[in-house]
Amino acid sequence: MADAPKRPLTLRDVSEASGVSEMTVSRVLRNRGDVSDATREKVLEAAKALGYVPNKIAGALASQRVNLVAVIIPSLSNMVFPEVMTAISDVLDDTPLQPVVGVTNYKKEREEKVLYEMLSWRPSGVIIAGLEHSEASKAMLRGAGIPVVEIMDTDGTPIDAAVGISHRRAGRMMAEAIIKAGYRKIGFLGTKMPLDHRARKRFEGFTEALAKAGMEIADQEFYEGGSALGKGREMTEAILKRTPDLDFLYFSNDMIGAGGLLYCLDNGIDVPNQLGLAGFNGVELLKGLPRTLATMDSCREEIGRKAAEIIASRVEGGIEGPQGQKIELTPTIERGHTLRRKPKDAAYPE
Amino acid sequence: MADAPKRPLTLRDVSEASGVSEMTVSRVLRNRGDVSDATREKVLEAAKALGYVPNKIAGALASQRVNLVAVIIPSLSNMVFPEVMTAISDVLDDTPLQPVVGVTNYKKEREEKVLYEMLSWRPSGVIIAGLEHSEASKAMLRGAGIPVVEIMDTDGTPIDAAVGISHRRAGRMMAEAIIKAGYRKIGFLGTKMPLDHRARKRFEGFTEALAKAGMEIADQEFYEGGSALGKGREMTEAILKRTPDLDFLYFSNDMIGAGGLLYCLDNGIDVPNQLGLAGFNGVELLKGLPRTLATMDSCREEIGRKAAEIIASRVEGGIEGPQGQKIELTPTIERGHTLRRKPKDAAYPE
DNA sequence: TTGAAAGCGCTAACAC
DNA sequence: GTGTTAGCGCTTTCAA
Repeated sequence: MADAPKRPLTLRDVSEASGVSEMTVSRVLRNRGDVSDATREKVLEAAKALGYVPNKIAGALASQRVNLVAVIIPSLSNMVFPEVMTAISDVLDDTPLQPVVGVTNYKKEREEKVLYEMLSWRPSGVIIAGLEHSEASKAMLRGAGIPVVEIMDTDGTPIDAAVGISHRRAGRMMAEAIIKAGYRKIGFLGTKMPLDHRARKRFEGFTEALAKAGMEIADQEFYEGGSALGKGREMTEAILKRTPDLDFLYFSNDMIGAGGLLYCLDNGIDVPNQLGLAGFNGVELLKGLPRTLATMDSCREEIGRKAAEIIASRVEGGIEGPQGQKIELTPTIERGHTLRRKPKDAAYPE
Repeated sequence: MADAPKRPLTLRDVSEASGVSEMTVSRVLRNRGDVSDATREKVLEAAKALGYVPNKIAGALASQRVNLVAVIIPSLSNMVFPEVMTAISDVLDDTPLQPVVGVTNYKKEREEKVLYEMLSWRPSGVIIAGLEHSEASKAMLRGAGIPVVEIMDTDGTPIDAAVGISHRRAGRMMAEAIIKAGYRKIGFLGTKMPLDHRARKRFEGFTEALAKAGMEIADQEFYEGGSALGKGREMTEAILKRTPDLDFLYFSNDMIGAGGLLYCLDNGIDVPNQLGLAGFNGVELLKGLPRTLATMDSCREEIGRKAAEIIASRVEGGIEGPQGQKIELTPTIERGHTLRRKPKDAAYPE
């Protein structure tokens, strides 16, 4: 085993070690063009013996091709995004493309910076969460001349393609299900973060559907930071202390919803008869709770998969693929144990 | 706003638009060397108007510097790793360095491939989880001529630097605490994954400490895949059905431990008197549970921070920094509600 | 099947 | 303070 070299190895080193021209070495290493088995053998051997690792920087510059896909998401701490990432990786694994993640922390300026950094590596495509971006970001995306897929949300106008769900519609659907189940005094608990546009849209859709039924939100509670499960508990306690006769709580995500559920169970609140509960996202965690929280699947796996497929096909088929598609997926309500027709209204069971 | 150009913009375009030489444009854009305010102004204006994004590929090739740090971790679904990532990002944010993540799915071959891919971008440093790698991977790391920090684990010999905890010791510490609290019939529940070396080492340390006290594990249960919380429930049920007189369950991670705790609460098992419980990692989720599970902080935040600092200082101070340091952090036991002196043995309260 | 020449877009180093 | 020249390590293209 050789010592750490001062200077990284180059094609030329392999060329000299194998007695084959740089060009042919390059061909062997990329499996391009016809090379005789004999020379191929020689080259591979030399490369391995030396421990040569090709320099993609140089390769990318020369070939004007970078097999990277920039994936820009708000956070890694919210399990939703790692899940989307996983789906993207799975699809790209069958292509020469490789995902590279950038995290914005839900901040527009940060998104702008991350985007600039990533684009300066000239990736083959961009997958970016959300439809809301600064003007500068939009300009960069448009000017990059590569396929761009905005994911998670479809309420708005995409720069290029989009795959997601309508969060406004999701909020509406949940409101309708809650009303139909007979609940009448509904509280909303959510994040304070004004930059989480999708949470905001769900809230808007939710209140809109209530309004259509002549109702409005009876009380609400917002939080920021901290353990979501713990916050869910605290908020639930607070809102119930303040407005004890609420008969339903709609949480803007499953983690705080799970906290609320645990609080209710601890305190002998009869769920779902005295109080119904629902969250959002369909996170796997819910499956282990004493009772399953009603929720709505946000189609994360499919979103990731579809987005990656769009990028892959557009990279294959030239930048001009079927452009500007907007794919809206349909989330489904999972009623779990916590969103059931209230007995008094139950002329017939569901 | 200009349309998407066929050809990405280059320095030359900015140079022509501003009437300043390419070299000077480059200097302005990198804040290097003295440039008069007047020309700087002109250049910046032209660059912005055109929407120019520098080509880092070319820049990196020319300058032989790539400000990327490869971070190689087993998974994104286990919240532990996103947490480490966050700490790394925070530190690197104050430097010109940028983290790039690669995920191995706990597979050595995959690690080898990911490593090869990342090294071919010639990053300035590598942060990689664990001390166990294939020979080929080790050779690549040694040959790369850049600082390498192996994280999470210190039981073994690092290639270069290492920051982590001793999982063997962590297992031992937990066993000692459990024994000292008076528990005698201990079950172990963990992952089947033979490639999770750190879980394995904790197990080894645990049994070793039991042996020293003349005890051994009374029963054990392993799982793979699925919702950790749900699996924790199932496994707990299974092991207690099989061996009802266990008085303690040691879980190899907090998620299955939380599942076990919820199972016990649901089934009226008196925790911690009839049955004690402990997990590992100190995940934030535990704070929202009805009772807090005993656990052990795995120092993830500090590990990420220290690792990033080592890379940053070594990149600054030339490749030869203080080499080969091995930093072992000390995890602390959090007893929560589920690891308490058993009443019958409690001559004195703790 | 192989090789030689000419860049890819930028920056180091040196002139002016 | 600004410009010129010569590559960085590879791949494209074309010739042999």
